[in-house]
Amino acid sequence: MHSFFNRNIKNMQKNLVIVESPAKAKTIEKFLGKDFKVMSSYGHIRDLKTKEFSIDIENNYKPEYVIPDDKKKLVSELKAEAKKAETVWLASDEDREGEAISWHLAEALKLDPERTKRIVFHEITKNAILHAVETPRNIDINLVNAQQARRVLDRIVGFQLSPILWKKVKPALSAGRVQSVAVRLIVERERDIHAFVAEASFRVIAEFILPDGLALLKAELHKRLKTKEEVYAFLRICEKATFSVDDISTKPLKKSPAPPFTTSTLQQEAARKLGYSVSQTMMIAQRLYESGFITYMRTDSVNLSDLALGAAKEAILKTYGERYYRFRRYSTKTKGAQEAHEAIRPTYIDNEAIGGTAQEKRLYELIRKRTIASQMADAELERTTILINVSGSKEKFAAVGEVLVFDGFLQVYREGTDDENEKEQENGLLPPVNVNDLLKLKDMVATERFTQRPPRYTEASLVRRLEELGIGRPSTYAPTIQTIQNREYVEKADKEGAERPYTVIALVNHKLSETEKREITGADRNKLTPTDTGMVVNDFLMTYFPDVLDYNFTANVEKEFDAIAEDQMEWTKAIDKFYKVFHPIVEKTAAVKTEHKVGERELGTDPETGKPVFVKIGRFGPVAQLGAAKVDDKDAPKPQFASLMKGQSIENITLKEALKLFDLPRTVGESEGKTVVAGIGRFGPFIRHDNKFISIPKDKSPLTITLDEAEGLIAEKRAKEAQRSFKKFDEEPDMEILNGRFGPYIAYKGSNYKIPKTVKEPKELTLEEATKIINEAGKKPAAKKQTKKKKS
DNA sequence: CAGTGAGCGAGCTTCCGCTTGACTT
Repeated sequence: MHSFFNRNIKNMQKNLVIVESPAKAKTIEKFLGKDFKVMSSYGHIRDLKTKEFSIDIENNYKPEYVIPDDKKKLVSELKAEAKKAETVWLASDEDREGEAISWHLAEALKLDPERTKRIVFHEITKNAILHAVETPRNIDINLVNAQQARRVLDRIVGFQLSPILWKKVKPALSAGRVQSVAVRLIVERERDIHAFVAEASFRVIAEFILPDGLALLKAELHKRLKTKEEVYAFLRICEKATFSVDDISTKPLKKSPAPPFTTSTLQQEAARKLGYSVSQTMMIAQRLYESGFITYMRTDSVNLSDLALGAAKEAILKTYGERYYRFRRYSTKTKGAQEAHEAIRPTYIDNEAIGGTAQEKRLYELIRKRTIASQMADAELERTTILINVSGSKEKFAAVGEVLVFDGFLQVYREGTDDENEKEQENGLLPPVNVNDLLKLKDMVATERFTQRPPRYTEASLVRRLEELGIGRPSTYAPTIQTIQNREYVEKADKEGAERPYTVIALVNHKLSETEKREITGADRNKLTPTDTGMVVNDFLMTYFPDVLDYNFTANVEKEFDAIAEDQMEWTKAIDKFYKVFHPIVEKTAAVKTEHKVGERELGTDPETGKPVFVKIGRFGPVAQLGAAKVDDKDAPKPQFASLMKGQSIENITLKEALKLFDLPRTVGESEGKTVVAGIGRFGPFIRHDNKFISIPKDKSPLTITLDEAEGLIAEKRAKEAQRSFKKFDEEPDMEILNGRFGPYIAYKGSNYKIPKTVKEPKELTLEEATKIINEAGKKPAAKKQTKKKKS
């Protein structure tokens, strides 16, 4: 059938196929047979220089591409193999980046166009690959140009905005098309939260006794009451009212399964259901992919291959029966989706359980269930609503019950929710009643409820928002979240809630009573919160570069990239159009001279010294400054500085709070004849005693810590130190067995040696055994010593 | 690891998207 592949069996490696990932290379090599050698490019092999701008503006934005050092060896290997091969098949992904990878390969390996073919396949099956090989094409230079435009635009934005921040705000900051919008989302959400005013209303719930005198029916007033007065007025009517069934209606409801996983939805569900962080999910998925258990994990496609659809159908029919199966094809609606891959699914859907770590098993199970459910029938429900009249009032109560008539896909999988209020209010079956039945009121309770402030973003919900806006790609969601935290624009923070009183008014046995209860509101754990730096940088960029920070900026430039890909626009023209507007603003902004630093705020005057007090972003973060810098007068006293404490913000710190910071470092007292000092250092609040530093825990402040508390911390630290040491050797004082962050290890003459897992009781290691471990470790390339800053 | 910062100046920092190792004291 494919005689083509059977030719030249004796000549080895007539063909070289280059794909992007080694796992993929391994799989397709099996399908192609001996005439084909399959190698991997490991992603891009060329890029702009990392430390230079690398775009020649004068020369029509010519990019200067280089092969990164860590790719040089690989590229020379590829080159050598390409030279030997009769035909080189470039088989990178079909999207913009994939096309560019093929083009860079062709250029860097200096491939002969006559002997080079570009192929793509949409699924890794023998047929698909053989079909691809039979229908090769050339490199699509328009698509490549669209990628070059994308690359050059990102470099221009990133490398021209960041230096302005170094100058105006703080060194080593960064800005970019994706990360700056991510920060903006978080900053604006935080401001929305602070501006939010909760509105109160009363929710009225009544419990009725049915005519049989036994069954209870719980119903809620169809609207909320605004004020206490309204509640009292209504409850007084109810006190004397009769209640009757007004109407009973049932209507069928359907629920459909969620589509198969993309990178973004996998990250969201793994966070909701398994509690994994975005990067954790990606690491686990990578291992599943490399082990051959799932398809590629960086994708924006919800599409399943015909093969997978067939396998899912078979699995559903076999396990659940025909009624549970429904063929579904999903289409991707995300802006800017490129669909180079399939959705994330098990490679073999029959594979119910896999080997591996517990985490891998759980993620695999999640992926498998989601995939199967996506091809299953709708769940069918029946919702019954009973309306109840109140004599003397036009208001009605409603009791709602939902009954699952057919579980369908819910048998396998139910999608998680981010809404913490929506706690699966299970309205079960309602008791049987008839219209006009009279109901007896058991009790009625009006509870004051408040509107909810907008939620802070989690990593996963931020990814979802970015994807909705078409900003970022599956391969960058996790790194972007890392970057904005590394720059200290945002942090995962816990917020303590505040106590809020609320009123409950009850009508029981014809008696009205009012009680005040308390609840905690606004508490948050592990949510993305902007730092002062993040807010100052965001405000600065919003002032001078609103176009780049616009939520539609990416979507707009994507339209241009599409036009380039369709040969309707030259990529350099598109870049020129942007640059002609953007660069002058860069120049102008860099030249703006301001009396005060960006984001600086004057709080007032220190009543003791009469000096002004400022807060701003200093070289090391948020800082308070006492006294203005006198540039002209060299003899003038220098201003004093004090870092803000965690939890304080330059946005809202008061003069009084700021002045207190200058009390640090402060002498707490004397212990064992040595002074105890409290302060704030590079790593947060600390106390120092006998030249040893001890961190102050969150619940205490260096401003108020007492000598007693400090002595407690010192004792605690000593106890911990003692625990850290498992064993010391009298014969060899240089050797010690310690318990460290990564488990027990041997410290010997400045080096550390890991104790193999085979040792069950590290505490009982003998000197001989320990020496043996050290000697064996010495044979391998020696573990690097931690580079420590030398004190001079 | 730790009380940092306006004296001066050189040299450094930075983007987004493809992909995995080599590291783990």
